[in-house]
Amino acid sequence: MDYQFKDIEQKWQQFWAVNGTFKAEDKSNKPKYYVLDMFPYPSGAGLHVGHPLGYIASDIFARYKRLKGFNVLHPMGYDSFGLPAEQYAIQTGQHPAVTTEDNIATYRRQLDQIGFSFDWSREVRTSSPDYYKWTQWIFMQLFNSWYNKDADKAESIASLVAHFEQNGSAGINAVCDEDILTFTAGEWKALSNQEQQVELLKYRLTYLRESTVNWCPALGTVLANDEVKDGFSERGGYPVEQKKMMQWSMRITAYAERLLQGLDTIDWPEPLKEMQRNWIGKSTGASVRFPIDKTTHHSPLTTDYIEVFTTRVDTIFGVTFLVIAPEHELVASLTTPEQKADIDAYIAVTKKKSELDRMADAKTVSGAFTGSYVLNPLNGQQIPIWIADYVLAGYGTGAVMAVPSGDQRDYLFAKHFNLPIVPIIDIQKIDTEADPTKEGTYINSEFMNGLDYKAGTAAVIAKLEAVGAGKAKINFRMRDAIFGRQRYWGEPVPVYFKDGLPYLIEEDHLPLLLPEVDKYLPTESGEPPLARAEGWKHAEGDYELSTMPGWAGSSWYWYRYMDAQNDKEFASPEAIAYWKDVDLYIGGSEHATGHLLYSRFWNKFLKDIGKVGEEEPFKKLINQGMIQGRSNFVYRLVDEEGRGTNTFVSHGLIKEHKTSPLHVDVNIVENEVLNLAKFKQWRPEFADAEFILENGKYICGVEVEKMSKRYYNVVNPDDIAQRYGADTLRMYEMFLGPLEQSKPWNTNGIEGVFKFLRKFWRLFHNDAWEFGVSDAEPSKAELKSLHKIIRKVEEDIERFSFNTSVSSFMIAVNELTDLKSNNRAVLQDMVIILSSYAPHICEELWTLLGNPAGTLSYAPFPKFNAAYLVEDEFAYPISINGKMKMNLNISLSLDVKDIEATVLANADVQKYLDGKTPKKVIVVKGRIVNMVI
RNA sequence: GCUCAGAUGGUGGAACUGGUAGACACGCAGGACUUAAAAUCCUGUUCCCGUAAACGGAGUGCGGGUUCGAUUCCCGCUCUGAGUACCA
Repeated sequence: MDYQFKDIEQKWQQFWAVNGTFKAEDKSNKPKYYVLDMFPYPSGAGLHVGHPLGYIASDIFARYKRLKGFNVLHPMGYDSFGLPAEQYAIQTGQHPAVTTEDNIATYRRQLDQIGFSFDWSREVRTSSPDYYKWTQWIFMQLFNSWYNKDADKAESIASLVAHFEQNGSAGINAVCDEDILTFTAGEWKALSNQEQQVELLKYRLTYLRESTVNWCPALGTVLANDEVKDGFSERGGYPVEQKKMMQWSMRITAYAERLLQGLDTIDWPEPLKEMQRNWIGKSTGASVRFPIDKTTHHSPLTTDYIEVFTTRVDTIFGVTFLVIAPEHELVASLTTPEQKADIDAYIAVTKKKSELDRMADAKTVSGAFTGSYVLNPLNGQQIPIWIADYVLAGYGTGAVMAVPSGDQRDYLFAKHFNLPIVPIIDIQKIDTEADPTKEGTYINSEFMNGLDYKAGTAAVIAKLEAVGAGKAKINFRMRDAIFGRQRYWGEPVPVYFKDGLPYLIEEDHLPLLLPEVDKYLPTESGEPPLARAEGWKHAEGDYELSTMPGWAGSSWYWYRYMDAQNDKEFASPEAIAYWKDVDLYIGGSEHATGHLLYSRFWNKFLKDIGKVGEEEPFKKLINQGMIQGRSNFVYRLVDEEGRGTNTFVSHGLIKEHKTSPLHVDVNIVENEVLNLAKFKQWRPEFADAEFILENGKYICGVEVEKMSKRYYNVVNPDDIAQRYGADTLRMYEMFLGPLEQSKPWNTNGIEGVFKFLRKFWRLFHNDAWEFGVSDAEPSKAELKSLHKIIRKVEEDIERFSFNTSVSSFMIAVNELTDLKSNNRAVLQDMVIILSSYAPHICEELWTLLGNPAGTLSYAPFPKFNAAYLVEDEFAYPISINGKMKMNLNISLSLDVKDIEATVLANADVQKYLDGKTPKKVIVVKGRIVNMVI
């Protein structure tokens, strides 16, 4: 029979499902291997053609590892809490759970038809109560923990309380809020429970903090940053303002250093690690306190000094002014009456500037003088205080010491406002710009004069510490993560409030179920949707009204797959001890600073409290490239008055006509040739369309854009699976190019892959499409083809070069076709090797070959034997001055000298040499011969 | 601006530690089969010179360099894509 992919694929997909072929065992003598995909958010649009790219790659890898004798865990699930379902609920009243359920069904159908080897018995959904029960449980563990810097790990809050009871706050080195109290054991015990709880909250790893949010009064809701465009809501275009709210936060900054160090231990793409490093943003320096000059400043102040952070504390004697952010809390009290007008005007201008303006304005210098001064803590020199918008309130202390001789921004500022520029290093060249050199020795720097960078820095820090004006400090750019959303469709926070303080609910009350509400909107008073739920109350007080953010459920899901049905624990210690960590994780790089950072954070925390064994969750990670859309265009002829006509001009002829381009559905275009009949049917107004053709065809224009419905360039994997089958889709997506490279989706070459599979099928069949193979001894040539592909596929899969193995398969099948091979032994091995790429056709052929009923998924991968590839001759390329001239067959047993003699003795070579004797002959055995003349 | 990735035929791409540039596939052109079309098969296909073959020349974004030999290594530049936003 001809290759009937539809029947074959349906048959085997059913077989795998019915027989639980890919169910992973939790105990096995085989080595374990965990292949994970980033699970999808089940959106209403369904799976698009970019999703399967990574899934196919990981599936090939998982299937390959099974053949190689590994016990493979390859699960799939859904990140099913999220905004789109909630948005849809607001519009239609449809419960998000219902929408989500529908979408999941679509995703499942789409995934199934591609023939993935997922172990569906372990499916997880983050929105399912038996899953989010454990997300809530982890939240509770975080609430009950603090970070001990001395032990460099999270510890139980009970241990902190015990310490307070014994020793008071002395000897505690914690990552915590800034405003902690200092107390003795006696004082601690004297505090009321309420006061103790207030204090403990400053230490907990999840805690309440006042944070700024984008508040949209018209919509009555909080918006994410990307929902706000230029100060207006993307939806509706209502004004958005900054509002302070008490929000749950996660003390991820406690793990900053470990998150940074851990990057060196994992096999991830370097650009991705770099993104995380930049996000964490460690800088080593010092904090310095500049006392405010009271002789020039007389209005009352809340503080005596301004604290700055600097990475170049060694330049402290070059400080000629201080700059604080316009939003800095001291601005108002530092401003003298004479300067008030200037300062107010500057602040007003800054406020008006959008972030875009501030970016575009990066080169213009602006600022204003407050009229006040600080003193250099080391020599008492008077230093003016300025404000400028290049200093950010949100980073460091919102204040910088300006050293115009060493920092270009400070230099420009000083030039602009005529402030002094003091060189502090002997070799500094500061005539036209700042010189940030660390070479040379210090000048104009009192006790540091003559010292070099290293000694100078140490001396300054020692001096600052001695006078109590500063200390060495490490600063991180990363902020604590906000962990609350004023939304409905998320995990409820397992907390109730009593006397304004948060308390955890009892563990045996988990899961705290998401309640029903009448509407998915905030209340009239602006409270989150959960405030609408009736009886949403704990016996002791009101429940928290916000829900957890989208990243909560995805920050630990890989553990749930290890033991997905467990109702006693998030996963059993045995399952975790066996599966340990993810060996291979495939997904997009857009999760670099979100999901991948939070997951590492939670993993480290779970390790600290002894629940998991590994410091890092994802040993190896591969980024699949983004699939872009590839739009096609038709060109509508425009008449004299500029109106569109019903005539369309082929792309090659548009220079000769006046036309306007129009997106056309890529699904009615093949190899840039428009299907005219389908175009006329596409939309009613084109039913009578006329065409100006070139060579009898209508050629469309092409452009790469985002894949989106409005560009008509969305390609649905279903259509391709219908037309060519899943095996072709799988192989074609791999054939498209390197996995990690971003590329536009393009079906132009898919026929070639389909033809290849038919050709493979035909190897097993005669001209009448009857199955038949020979039991003869394989020939040398057949074995050579076979073992070449065995080696190639092993090498390619191990380095994730799937596109090149598809090519190699084509070469092997072409060779075997030329050899007219139908040898059972050879073809049987071919079936196994190809099966991870094209599983359906291979299962079918495996059965036809007469193997015992069942699957080939666990057959042993053929062993490579180098002996079949040994050659005794090699066609040496003979080049002269590096230019290849000819090939010459020479025995590989000859050594270098004999090869040289053979080459020089050859008549054709002599012809090229034209009577000359080469000055030099380079012979690389088995590679090349090069002669220099 | 900074960081990272990339640039190879008409197209997607291959060439793994410096060693025959363009594998494999698409497209295109010509041919076979067919009444015809589809399907299938065969041949050709980097560019230039040359009627054709032999032969010759150029050629991996641009300009240099190292080397017997560079798509690969080094220096400088151009362009494209992604991320980031004055980080003190």
